[in-house]
Amino acid sequence: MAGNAQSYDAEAFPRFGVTVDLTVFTVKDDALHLLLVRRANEPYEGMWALPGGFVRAEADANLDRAAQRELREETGLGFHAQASAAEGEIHLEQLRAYWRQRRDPRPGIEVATVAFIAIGPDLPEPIPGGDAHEAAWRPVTDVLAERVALAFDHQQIVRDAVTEVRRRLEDTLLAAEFVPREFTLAELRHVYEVIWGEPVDKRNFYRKMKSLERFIRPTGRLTSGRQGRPAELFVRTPAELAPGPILRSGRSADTAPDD
Amino acid sequence: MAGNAQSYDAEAFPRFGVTVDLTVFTVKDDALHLLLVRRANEPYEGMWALPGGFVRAEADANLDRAAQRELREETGLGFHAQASAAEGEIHLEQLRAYWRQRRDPRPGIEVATVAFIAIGPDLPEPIPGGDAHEAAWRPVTDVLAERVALAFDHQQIVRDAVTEVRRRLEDTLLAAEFVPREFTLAELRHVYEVIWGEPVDKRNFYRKMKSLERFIRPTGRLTSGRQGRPAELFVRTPAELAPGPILRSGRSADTAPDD
DNA sequence: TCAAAAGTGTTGTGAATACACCCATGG
DNA sequence: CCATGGGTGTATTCACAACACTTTTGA
Repeated sequence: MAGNAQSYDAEAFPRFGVTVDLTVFTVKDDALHLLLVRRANEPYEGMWALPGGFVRAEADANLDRAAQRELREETGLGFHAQASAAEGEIHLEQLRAYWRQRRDPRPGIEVATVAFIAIGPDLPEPIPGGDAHEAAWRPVTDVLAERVALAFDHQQIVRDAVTEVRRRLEDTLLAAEFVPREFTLAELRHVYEVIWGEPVDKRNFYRKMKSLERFIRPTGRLTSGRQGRPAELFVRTPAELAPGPILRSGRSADTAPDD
Repeated sequence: MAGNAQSYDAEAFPRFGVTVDLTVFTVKDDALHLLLVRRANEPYEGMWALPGGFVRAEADANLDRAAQRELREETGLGFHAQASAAEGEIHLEQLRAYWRQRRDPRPGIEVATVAFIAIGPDLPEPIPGGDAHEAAWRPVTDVLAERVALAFDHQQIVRDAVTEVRRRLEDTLLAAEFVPREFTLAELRHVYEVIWGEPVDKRNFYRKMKSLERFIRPTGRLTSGRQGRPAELFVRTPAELAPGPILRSGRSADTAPDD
């Protein structure tokens, strides 16, 4: 069984197209929203899909860069220089790769995709471009409930991405990516409430976060001009995404809300 | 900026080679071991590497199947029918994809790889085949300490895989993949001790696992012929890999042992 | 009958909850 | 001076760690 593997000529291995697809999340209007584009070209022309496109072997240094470029081209949402992550607007991390035979219906080519999760604080309206006729924020509940049909296997990718975001909210400070660089604990708490779909006690949350000095740091500044007593402003620390339980130590999977 | 994206001809996108690479783990001789093969062909001929190879668009139905096939070809380690997972020997899950420019030095082609984590209970000696001259189990500590040089970016892949295995040990019953279908709680505990590199209290572990009825189920049978009092035998339940904290709720990342 | 390993009881400690209460600001 | 949201105090509950102890086998 092992021997005849040699009959496969290493110089004649199949060639794939490789794409990147992005699940871009933001919290807007008290709900988790996902960025979708309407496809300008075949296949699935006119259908909603995740923003993304082919990796360019010559122009893209790696997969992350390809994802950044596609997001900028199709939606106008940008990344700042990678070094100044403090001022950078959009968090990006890889989810996983997807391929099965004929996943892309175009004849003569197999296309594998690498899916990414991108997160930003109350992002602006997208500007369609490239392969996108139209770009819009949609509540993730609409997508999960299949109220909007997606091209390719993008429905599955979105399900996986939402699961991953909810999980990482529990054991990292990923929530801080949904909030501006300087934020109040009330704003951070709101992210948890929206994504988990249930209230979080204001007072316990406050103490818990104050105790996580490894993850967030007070700036000393206060909010002003808002209703009520001014709130302390915090910034995330560089180590913010290192693991370590954040909230809900005993939360079990089958109680996860559908909201 | 978005407009000139159209100048990129969608029919002429670059073609990639796509490979799968496997990090195969087992617990052997009181240490976590990783399966390596010695490369029979260029590039990196004669060097140690992860087992893996090109995805065959016609023969492989999806990425998981390609990974299973490569493992069988290069090491003789097999998977049983997917349906009878109960009797199946090797657990397989995707880690993530890797690509950067010239990641594979072969001229004229860019190669992206999809890395997998595979786990089995005290696996047998591998039988080299295909692109592998030689196949052997190595302690992961040797690889992490760079006492063995690996081809391509496989060193990085191994680091990522070990981190992921340690993490999933904390919030899933992934440990059960390292022991036979029927196992004692002492055997399961041994997996934690080996991978985390520190002792786990026998009595607290016993109670904790007994309380996780969602994950493991007693068979009613007992061990015999061993030293000491016979132990109850357990089997994992189908839901075994659903999240939910298992042990060490308050374990922080920077205390992870290096072994 | 002794060593070895399985399994039980009990207690202290710290973290997560629940909720009463006080503080500082805008209107 | 009142509504609104920020922030503090404190009791209860619960999970986990620590460790003394009993049970059941093989040699």
